[in-house]
Amino acid sequence: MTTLKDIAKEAGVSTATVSQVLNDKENPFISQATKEGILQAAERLHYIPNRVARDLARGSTMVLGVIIPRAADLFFPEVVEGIEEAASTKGYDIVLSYSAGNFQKERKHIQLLLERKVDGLLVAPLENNQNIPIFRELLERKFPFVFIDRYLPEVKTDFVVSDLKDGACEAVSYLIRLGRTKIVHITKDSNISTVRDVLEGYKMALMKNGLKINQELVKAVNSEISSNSYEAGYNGMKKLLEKRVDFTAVFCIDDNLAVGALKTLKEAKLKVPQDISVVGMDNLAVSSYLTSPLTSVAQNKIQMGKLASEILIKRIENPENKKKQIFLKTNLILRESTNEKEI
Amino acid sequence: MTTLKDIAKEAGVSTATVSQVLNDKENPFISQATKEGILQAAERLHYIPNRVARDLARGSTMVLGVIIPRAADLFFPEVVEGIEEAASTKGYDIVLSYSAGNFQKERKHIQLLLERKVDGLLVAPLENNQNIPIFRELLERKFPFVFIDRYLPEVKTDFVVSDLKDGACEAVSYLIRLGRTKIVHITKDSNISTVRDVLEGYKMALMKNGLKINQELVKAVNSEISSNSYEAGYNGMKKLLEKRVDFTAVFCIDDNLAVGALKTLKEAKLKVPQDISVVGMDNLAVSSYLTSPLTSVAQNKIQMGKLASEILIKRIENPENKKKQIFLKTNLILRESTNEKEI
DNA sequence: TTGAAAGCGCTAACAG
DNA sequence: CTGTTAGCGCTTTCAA
Repeated sequence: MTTLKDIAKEAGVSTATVSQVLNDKENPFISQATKEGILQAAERLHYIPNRVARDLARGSTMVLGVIIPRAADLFFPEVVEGIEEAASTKGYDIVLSYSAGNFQKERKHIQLLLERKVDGLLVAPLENNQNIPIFRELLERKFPFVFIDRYLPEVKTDFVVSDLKDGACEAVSYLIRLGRTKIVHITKDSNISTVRDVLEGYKMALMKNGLKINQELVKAVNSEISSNSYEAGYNGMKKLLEKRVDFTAVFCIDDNLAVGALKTLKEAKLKVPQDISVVGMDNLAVSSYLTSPLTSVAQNKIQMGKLASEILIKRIENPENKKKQIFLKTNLILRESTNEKEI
Repeated sequence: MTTLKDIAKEAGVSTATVSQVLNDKENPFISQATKEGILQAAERLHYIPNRVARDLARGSTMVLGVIIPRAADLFFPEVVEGIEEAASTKGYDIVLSYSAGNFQKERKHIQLLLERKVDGLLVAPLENNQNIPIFRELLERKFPFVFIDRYLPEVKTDFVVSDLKDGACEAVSYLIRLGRTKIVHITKDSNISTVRDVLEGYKMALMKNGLKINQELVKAVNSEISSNSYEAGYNGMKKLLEKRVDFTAVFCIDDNLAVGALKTLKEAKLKVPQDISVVGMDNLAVSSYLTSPLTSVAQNKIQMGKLASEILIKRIENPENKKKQIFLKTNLILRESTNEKEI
């Protein structure tokens, strides 16, 4: 293993000079000759800088930790893309961890990332409240962290989420304008902010339009991380049909549930959108390639990641900034699953 | 920030003793009393160990670096799950990076992970050859790394991949048994091992069954990472129809392409499976929830990750082991997109 | 049973 | 313009 010392010896200078040159410092006016000598020596000896040593000496890692609930997913990774993009332009690397729907893992990863001395944390917290004390402790210690996609009202930190209340309200209002007033809402049995906000938006749209809220129309399916969303949507819809619930539209909290629901409807020989209109949320890429391309509430995932990253970095650089809580506008994408012309 | 020294002072012992206790060493018979004193002091002072310092002192990080082509994907993350599972049981953490279809990023991430002093690397290499010298250098320096999902024949290292040749051959043979002899193969314009192996399997099945290989039936679509696979499959199939290519079955190199192809077929009013049988590879969760549930060649992704992880760790512990090159059996899952009864 | 001390590789004053 | 030096926080041998 070549170290700075080796290069210093090889180039006949001190390690300090080598360090300066290799880090491309501005001020020190080191002669072009020694500079080149050092660079060449480094090249010749196949030098690989040791970040572990550098980080220890500097007392900072220039790394952001990111914790999201799952890997095999089409939503969060896109947010992470945005995070990475913004982070790297500011010179930060990111380290990714998965809480896998398990609050012990969430805690473990927070702990690990702190031990690794990341400069800040981006977290999509689990629906499980159990780590609230942990987050509060971070807050007290003024350790910078930002929530993404969902927030915990009990933890007053920065966050960047979609304005799902508004998005849901828009989607449901659109269904009502199509004349579909008996709207099922397929959601998850969870109390995370996204679920609450969407439900609120759904109710708000009904109320605004003078419609009653019928609890029978709200179907909450299993939201465990390990569960298959498609299957959950499929089974949820099946139960509604078995109960002979009367409805003309379905509003799902995510596109995956909607895919499952569509399958049940098809098996029941119900036509989409002629008999039933269907709307999802997330606007996943696959949604437009379904047999009934899915109308969906699009979220700007890349933007969410970018903003969150930027806010975190600002907080790292200036811990006393005012907390920022951002709700990003969504965008209703119309496709055949609600196409009014085909009714 | 509390350090070992603070705890030592608080507990009235030396840092060496604190280190021993906190690392739960076996041998040193430290008195129960001092042990507890130390543990309590650590607790009281909210001690968080500094891994950066520990790693530097130890000269090893117990971290495996993982590089996969993309995040927003349903294949690789599952492999990563397997990797993580096996790694964590051996006490290793993993750090995940994405090459994003860009060989410069691939190189940059290899470099970064080396600087971070990971103990080994798991890589799904890009189709781009440009980093072969880098991998060869790793090989020369005896730095442990294992390829996953795909391999570079030019780089003689360990790898764990699916036996796609065999899997493809089985799938195509099955189509032939169904009486579908004019089989289109939708694949990618890439020379990565997976693409080559599947094509070979396709050809092998045709030859075994005395059928001619018709280049007109092999359609290679854009494989750029940034491209939308669904769209690529959709457009690829469209071109085949426009050219009036005569076929009765479609064998796609992945399920995403198959979803796009299914959409084109539907728009052309071709019935699946009555007119055209369709087979994909990967067996993604969504495949069974499509309007025409997709027959697919399943790969054991979790197992792939686990095995790769285990092999890497063995190599780290024993660099001189013989290289292992593993081809995992695949599994043909039959669904309606080829259901013979409906023909 | 425990402590002193050297050192992991690099950085950053400060001195010259 | 360049070198000396004192750490960063932790581990680990060796001695007591």
